[in-house]
Amino acid sequence: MKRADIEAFFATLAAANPHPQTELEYASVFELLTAVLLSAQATDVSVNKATRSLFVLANTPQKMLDLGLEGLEAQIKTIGLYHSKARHLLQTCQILVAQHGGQVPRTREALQALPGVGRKTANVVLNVAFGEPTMAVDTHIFRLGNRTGLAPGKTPLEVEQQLLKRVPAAYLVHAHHWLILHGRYICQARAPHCWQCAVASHCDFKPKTTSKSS
DNA sequence: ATCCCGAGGG
DNA sequence: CCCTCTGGAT
Repeated sequence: MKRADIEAFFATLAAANPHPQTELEYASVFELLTAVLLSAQATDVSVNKATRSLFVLANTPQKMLDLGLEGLEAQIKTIGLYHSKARHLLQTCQILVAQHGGQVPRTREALQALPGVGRKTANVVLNVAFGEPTMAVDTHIFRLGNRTGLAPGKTPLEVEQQLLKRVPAAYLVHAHHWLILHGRYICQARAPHCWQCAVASHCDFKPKTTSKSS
């Protein structure tokens, strides 16, 4: 895509959704970190369903530790991948208590040192909680980047670096959410809504079916 | 059968 | 590089 097309794309996304935000529900940075950690290969809807009751029982690292492994697993079982997520979350809580005074650290290095927290989760926390212009590349942004040619990288890291270069600076802080929402509701994996996509005319991707025709 | 705001381990 | 982890929705 040409620079002017990219500019126009983000202008459209910004106009349609001036204040984009995550669809994960959270009331603190710790809850945000927890929700994002739990969201791997799961839908936001299923994560929210579980965390609404989980956060009543445990909304701090210490309370999460008090809940215990089996108690936590029971709360997040419906999300999927629950054995490793429960184990990682408790290990993370131990580190938060022991090394960070019960707070969520603000640097990429400290975040990615937490079990269950990789580059993508760290990017989300840095962006959503601390306002940094990071680009968390999840399945939606990866797919959208490749389909449209906006960021045709072969790995999430490559796509992230391409987006950080190509997204106009003025749109960088919110670009993560605009792209994720576009990927989730328009450039979706199955039957994308190309007829309501702002960059369809600049996009080479031709789906076999769209939800309009089928 | 495929997909969902991935990360860790081999 | 590959594989595994997992329930729920479509």
